[in-house]
Amino acid sequence: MLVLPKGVRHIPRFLDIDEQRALVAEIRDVVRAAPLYVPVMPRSGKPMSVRMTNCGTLGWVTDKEQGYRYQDVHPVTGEPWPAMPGRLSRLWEEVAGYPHPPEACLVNFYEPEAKMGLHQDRDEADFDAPVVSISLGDSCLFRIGERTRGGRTVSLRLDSGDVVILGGEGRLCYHGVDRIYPDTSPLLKKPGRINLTLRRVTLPADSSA
DNA sequence: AAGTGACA
DNA sequence: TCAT
Repeated sequence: MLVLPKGVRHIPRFLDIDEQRALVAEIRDVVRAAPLYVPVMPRSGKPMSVRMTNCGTLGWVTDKEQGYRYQDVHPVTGEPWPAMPGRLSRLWEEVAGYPHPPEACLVNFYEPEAKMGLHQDRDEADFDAPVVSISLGDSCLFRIGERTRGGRTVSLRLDSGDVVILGGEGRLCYHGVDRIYPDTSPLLKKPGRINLTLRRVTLPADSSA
């Protein structure tokens, strides 16, 4: 029996095939305006194996000099990020349980060989808002742990249309992608997987609850 | 530091 | 798993 950490919710096939296709079309528009680029690790400058872009008012970026951060422009083009598609804002409203809109949607494209090491999403000012993750295309082996490194981890397969929510006690759980299962979905024209993560970055102006 | 390699 |  697979037990997820508290605060971590996996909703298999939350999006039906038509919704997935519509989302992919919107992401293609995003990528046309804000091209995928290869992010590199702070200090070492080592490249990550995924390619990234963002939409929304802010985007998560990393480079050798300044490291992990959010900024309002694409690091290569210098242009503002494309707007958050309404479909993603609505999805957030449905599942986030948080009364303010997402500010960033990080778009990660995994080629079949790509991986993502275990990490926390901790570059946001607001940890009360969840992180909402959407899988599109090829399936992957996702691994999630506790809020400290070296704790127990559990692995689960994520398929196209699945949604994972890291909220509450699960908000800062370590997580990563160990492998992509090639040719497991016909959704994308190219082999691979798209992951979208919706985040609230800044504290809302009226967060004095 | 979301990568990687040394080490047990 | 740890150091980085």
